[in-house]
Amino acid sequence: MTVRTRFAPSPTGYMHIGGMRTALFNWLWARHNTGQFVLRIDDTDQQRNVEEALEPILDAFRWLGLDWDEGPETGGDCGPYFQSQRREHYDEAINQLLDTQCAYLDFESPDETRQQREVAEREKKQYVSSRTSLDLTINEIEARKAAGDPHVVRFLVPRNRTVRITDLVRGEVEWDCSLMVDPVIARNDGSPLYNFATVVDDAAMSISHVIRAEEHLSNTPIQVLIHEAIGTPLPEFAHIPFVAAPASKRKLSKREIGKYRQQKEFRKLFELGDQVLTRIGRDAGEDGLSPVMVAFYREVGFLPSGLLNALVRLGWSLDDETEIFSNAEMQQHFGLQRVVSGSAGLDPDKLMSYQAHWMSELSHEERLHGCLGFLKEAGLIQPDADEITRNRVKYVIELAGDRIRVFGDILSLDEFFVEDDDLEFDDKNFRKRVVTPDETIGLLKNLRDELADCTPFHSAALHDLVQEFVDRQGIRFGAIAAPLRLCVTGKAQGADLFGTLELLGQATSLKRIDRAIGIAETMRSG
RNA sequence: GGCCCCAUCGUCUAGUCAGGCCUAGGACACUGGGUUUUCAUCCCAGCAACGGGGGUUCAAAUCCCCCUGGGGUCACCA
Repeated sequence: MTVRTRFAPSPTGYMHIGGMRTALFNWLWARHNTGQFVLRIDDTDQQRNVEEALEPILDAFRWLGLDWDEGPETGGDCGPYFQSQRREHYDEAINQLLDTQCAYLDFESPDETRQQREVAEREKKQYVSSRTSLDLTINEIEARKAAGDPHVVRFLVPRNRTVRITDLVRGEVEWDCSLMVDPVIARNDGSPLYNFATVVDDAAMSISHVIRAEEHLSNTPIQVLIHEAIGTPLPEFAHIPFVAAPASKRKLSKREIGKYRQQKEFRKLFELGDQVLTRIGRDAGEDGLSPVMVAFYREVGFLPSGLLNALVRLGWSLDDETEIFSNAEMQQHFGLQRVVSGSAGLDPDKLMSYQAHWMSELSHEERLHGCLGFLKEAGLIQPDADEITRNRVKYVIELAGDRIRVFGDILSLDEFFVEDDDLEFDDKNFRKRVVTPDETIGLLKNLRDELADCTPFHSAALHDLVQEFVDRQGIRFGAIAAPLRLCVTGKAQGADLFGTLELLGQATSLKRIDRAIGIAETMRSG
């Protein structure tokens, strides 16, 4: 049997990271079995602009390299792949269900239904559908239809039985049908509802494995019943754990980002995002990009391989030690048998470590390419960067080494790209290391003059020079290294100090030291 | 509340199906040490878990029952 999996997003305007993990598992299972992965758009409820709301979702798939064999843009034999365009399939199935008395027209108003529900709740009784419309004669039904009475189509749940499935990750799960409400499968205008459309389409598209998040488990008995009523073969089900918020068991939700921002485990990711996004003029925060969305990671400069590695390990493992998976390795090894059943919290720390690993695997050229994009976006270099600029960036990247975990990190090395007079100083550290100590400005002045005589202005020579200076003055190395760093970069931390000086060049270094001394003196006298 | 799912270090997990190889393994984080006379890496070491109670058994993290806890879901949304 050909393995065919699907992911069926509704066009919401963004791609949720948890949904992406579900999509990944589907894609992996299809690829592992040399089957097909189908993308189907669940837009039965759409009032919004589908095309516009779909684009970010497709972008996420393209960025991560999850290609779909059938779906929007690529087409396929089971199309169309938009549910809004598959009405005839649903109509046909509804008529079949009506003909076989597996479904019925319900003329009860939503208000009546709601009231019954409330009454049952108050009396602590299980609510089940009243089925009053079942008592209508054929003539009465025709008359009400002719009169234009609003009605829906409900699936008639067979109450005297149970539904049992063998879930590929959860094992045997069973439901008592007498407790189930007859689900609405079509609205008054004939448009289908999710639970129903999904079944029709999964069958029509020969989906062999329905791999979806655990929150759909409770939809499953209805879908099984509908499959049986229509007479289509049952797919295998695999309900994977949902992606939880860091250090929690709760479903990761876009609505909670305000809370997440305050959370210890999550904060670092938000801060990384803020740092990068504000510099490239993107909106971060509640309405903008956030770590629940795939786009966030792309915009901040994560690697697809880093994100993918983190996602694949969220609820799945190969063995007791393998952590790093390339795309090819995932495809080779992924299996539904080793999906865990407990919820899996996103771990920002671990994500960063996967990311750092895959960043370190990149060639110089690839790293340069990624960083260049961010520098341009931030306006730190010209869009048409010349060879000299590119070379400079290359050196900066080399100097920065492992400090660049995501491409956006290059923006924190802005000291190499700003004009000398535009360099901003980290106020707190500048005061602490340069302004406050009484002897520092004097030391800097002396060192500055020695630096002015240093030729060639190379890292090793500079190191020797400072070392001799430190010995002669009888001070700690850090007593001059830290202030010097502050003067030329504005920061307390950064790449190798002497490499930094060399790259900045003699003229710039001296100019910045002079400027810093001037500012420090003003601060002391003020 | 009904129904359903879940339960091992702070986190992601291995071990559970086929009970003994588990004084519970790995990774991330954290802590300490070494390397880097600056920063980041890197190396080594350490910390740290079977939710509770009953069974079954020579033997239980592993099988059974109960409890507790956590979560999901209960739409003319998807």
